[in-house]
Amino acid sequence: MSATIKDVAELAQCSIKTVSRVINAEPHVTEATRNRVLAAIQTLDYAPNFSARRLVQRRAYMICVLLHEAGFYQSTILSKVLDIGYQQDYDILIQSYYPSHTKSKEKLEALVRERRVDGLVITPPCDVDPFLSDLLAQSGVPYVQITPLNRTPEVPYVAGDDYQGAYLMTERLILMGHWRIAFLSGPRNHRASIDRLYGYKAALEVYRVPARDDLVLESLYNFDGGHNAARIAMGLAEPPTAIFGGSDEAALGALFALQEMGVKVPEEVSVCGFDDLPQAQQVWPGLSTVAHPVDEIVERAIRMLISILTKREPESRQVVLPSRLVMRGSTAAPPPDLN
Amino acid sequence: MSATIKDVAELAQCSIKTVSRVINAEPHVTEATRNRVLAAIQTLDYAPNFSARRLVQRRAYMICVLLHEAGFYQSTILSKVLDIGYQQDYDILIQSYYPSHTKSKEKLEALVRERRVDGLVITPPCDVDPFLSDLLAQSGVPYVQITPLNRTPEVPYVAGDDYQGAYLMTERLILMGHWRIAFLSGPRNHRASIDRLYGYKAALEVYRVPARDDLVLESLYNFDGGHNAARIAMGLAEPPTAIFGGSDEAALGALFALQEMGVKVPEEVSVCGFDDLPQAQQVWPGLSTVAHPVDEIVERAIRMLISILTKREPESRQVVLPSRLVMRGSTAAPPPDLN
DNA sequence: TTGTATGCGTTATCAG
DNA sequence: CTGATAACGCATACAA
Repeated sequence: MSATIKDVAELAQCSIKTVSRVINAEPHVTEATRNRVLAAIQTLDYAPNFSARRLVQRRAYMICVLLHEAGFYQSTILSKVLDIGYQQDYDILIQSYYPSHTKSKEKLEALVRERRVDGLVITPPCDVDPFLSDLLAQSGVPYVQITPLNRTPEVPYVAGDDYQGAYLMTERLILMGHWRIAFLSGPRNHRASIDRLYGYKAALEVYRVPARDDLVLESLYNFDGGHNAARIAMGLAEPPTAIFGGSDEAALGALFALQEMGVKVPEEVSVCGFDDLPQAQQVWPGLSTVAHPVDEIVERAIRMLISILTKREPESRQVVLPSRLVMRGSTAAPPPDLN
Repeated sequence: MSATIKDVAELAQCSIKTVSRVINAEPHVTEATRNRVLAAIQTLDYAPNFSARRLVQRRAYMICVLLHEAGFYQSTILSKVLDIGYQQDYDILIQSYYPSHTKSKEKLEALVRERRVDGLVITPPCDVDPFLSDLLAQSGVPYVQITPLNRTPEVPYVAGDDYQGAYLMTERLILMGHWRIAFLSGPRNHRASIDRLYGYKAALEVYRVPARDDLVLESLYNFDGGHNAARIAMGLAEPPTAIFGGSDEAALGALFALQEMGVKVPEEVSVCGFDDLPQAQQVWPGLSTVAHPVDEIVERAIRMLISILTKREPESRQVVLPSRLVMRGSTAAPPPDLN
């Protein structure tokens, strides 16, 4: 077996407490003894046993990131989580959570009740699940939400500015000359999709562009949803000159549908999305979209959680970060003959 | 604080060992006492402390999946990992690992040396990293590789059949009438890319299609690599009628380049890839590709590792699973005037 | 500056 | 079938 703190103490001719001091960089150790201990650690190839520390400190040193499903948007979150995973003593456990799935609930409950995790980062739309809410409330585990459906002062969260992003993109389209802009709206249990819809509507109003109900198409925020919605939109008596997908996945579906129908993008119809998924730039002719600072959102959420766990009050418990436009080839002025 | 096994024992009027027996479903407990214990557990809302178990059993109950970077291929692995994450007592720690990154090494070393993980699943191209090899050898942690560069009897692995997949796709193109097939080859430190190249060459040979060196383009297995390679290929005196990307990412880059150049796919040039990434079907006109059974590969790798960890010998330590073709809209017969 | 003793919450041993 | 008691490896009051 491998060496323990006791072995080191023996070899270094001191008590385990002194070794502990050296390991944890505590003060009150002479340079001489410190060096003896360090040498002993070297020769014994000692490394502290993390499980023991976990037990005695009553801390799992693990935080759990809850993901609803492994979609594209989740992937971008994931990659950022992984990049942060280096830091600190904390390990990040990425757990997918499907409310309808019994095993999923059991696992999560075990994680929390058996104190395998110290806290959670919750991504949408997990937060609307009653089972999860109950579990969180009963157990009292700290958690931080990313883009929660309901923003209350009690719940710490980090979010992107969906309203502003949608407003900016709609405004941009209007300034390009579009005034028949379809919006592919997402599910209503998703705060982001609500805000995005409002941002769209607000821009129309400010610029006095007539809002048409038939141009707001509710669909799932995925490829098929966008695909279907685009076909419906193009079948209207007065079809849109621009399609704004509430998510990139939906926008990609719309783009596919248009190409399928032989409609030229962006010459005949412009398309844009929201999220700036990696594939937005890999698809011809490049998808214009709204980007959230996902890196920063995830990082701040994790930092906030760790601050809370270590009783350091975080600087802020409610953070909303601005989005920005990323214009690519899928948007242009509408065909002149339409004006 | 929450209840411990001691509290339960007290309430159930028995020893902690008996409680332990009930929890772990060990034999030698009367129905009566078992029920008393169960009741006590209920009323105290008791759940065993996982850290304590970890310590005493000298096991982290955690396995680490090492990912080189958060690319698309990695994402597909990830989503499968997450789906499996429900099972068992084991948690899955997904850790990204960049050989050049010091922090990355430190983290991994800590994970292994501090016994925070019981074993590793290694994905390419992590396996070619000398630091990692040394760490694995010195520490003796069990591990399973996915599609390793070097297959030796000592190292347990699970892989897809890259050779066969590339052979099948090339064969299919030939049977469609193509005989100028470009192949976008990947890095040589990646076993998969070598096998894929050989599969391509083998099919050419079997069907007596002249192999042209200028049609094998070495590039990175990513979007830009494919993008550049496709432009080079199309600039040849005798350009190909089909471009076979050694990876979907490269193929997507090639597809983009062709569309950019105004080349019609698949009417003028066919394109196909390898991996069957989710976006292969979301890109117009749908990317024909070779699919590995990633779900099964990942699942079997994890199962294999757990078998090894629990000293149950796995059924097999070397597994190669067959690939299959997924034909979509990006491939068709070559233009007739070329024959 | 250093050391001793106790506890963290389990599982495991071995005797009853 | 049951139970005292000893690990497991570290941290931490508290004493020296």
